[in-house]
Amino acid sequence: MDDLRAAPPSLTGLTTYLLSRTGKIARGRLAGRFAGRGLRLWHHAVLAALADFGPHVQRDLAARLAIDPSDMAKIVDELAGAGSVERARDAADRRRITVTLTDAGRTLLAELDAEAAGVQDEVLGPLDKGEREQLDVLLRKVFQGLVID
Amino acid sequence: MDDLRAAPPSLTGLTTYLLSRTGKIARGRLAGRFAGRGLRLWHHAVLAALADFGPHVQRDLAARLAIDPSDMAKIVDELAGAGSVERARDAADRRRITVTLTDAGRTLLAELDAEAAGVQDEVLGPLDKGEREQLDVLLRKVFQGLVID
DNA sequence: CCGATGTCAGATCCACTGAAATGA
DNA sequence: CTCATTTCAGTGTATCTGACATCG
Repeated sequence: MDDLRAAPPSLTGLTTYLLSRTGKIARGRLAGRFAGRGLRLWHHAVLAALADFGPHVQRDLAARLAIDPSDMAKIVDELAGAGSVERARDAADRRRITVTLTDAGRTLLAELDAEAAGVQDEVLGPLDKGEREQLDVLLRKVFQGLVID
Repeated sequence: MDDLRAAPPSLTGLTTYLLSRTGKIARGRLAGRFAGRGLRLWHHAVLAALADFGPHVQRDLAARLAIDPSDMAKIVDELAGAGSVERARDAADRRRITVTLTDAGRTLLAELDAEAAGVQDEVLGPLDKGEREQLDVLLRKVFQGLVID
């Protein structure tokens, strides 16, 4: 029986195709949850970067997340509007703006992290604990190889 | 030393984040190669579907690849313009258009498949043969779980 | 109902402005 | 000290894509 909805085997036979498809679905599901809060994935990434590394000059934040500085300006503006981050002029160099996570931002981040964990549970549902660990190790190797060059 | 370009650990700690990132990079690299030929990923997918399952009514092609039927019209139009596929009215139901792979299309597909294999080799470079097999098995499980519901 | 065309929103990218620092 | 250059945040725009909606 030829299921009319089955994807082409010559594509699903490629590991990288599976990687792309599953990655896109995972990202899409999380984006959907965030959209209910009026947020996008970048908002989460910015909050996470601030929590992990402390306050950033806005430009460094853009460099770290590999996003265009002009787009970062919008993201930070939205987060500041929601009270999740604070912007402050650098006294020494008045061109620079330092972005800091607020307590409200930390609370929001915890909620977004919980959403991300929820999606991860959904997506990795078919795998048992040992398999999830295997997958994580393998993907981390691949990721390391990709971000270096 | 705090590398200013390092991604936030609380993100890279998520398996689904690695999945998204690596998948996006893999897709981007292949798209880059195809772009040199004036093609996009959908062109490859359509050719693969025709090669794997034989001629399709255009609508079924759209359903199989989970793409909007209106978008499929453009893709098929471009492939037909390049001589990679042929469109023919169905004799029984003259509303339907059957899309068939041409010999030229088969040749093109072989080249695109080779590009895809090349990218896969790049991306999975850090993994040995056994690890690639493991990754493939795990991703296939995850993918199965996602496309069912 | 099917294929084709057009429209709309989102994301990414690029060019530019004005302010502020830097260095010859 | 002055002037040219560079760097920063922010605005606006061009382009591409995917999703939808309308027409024939």
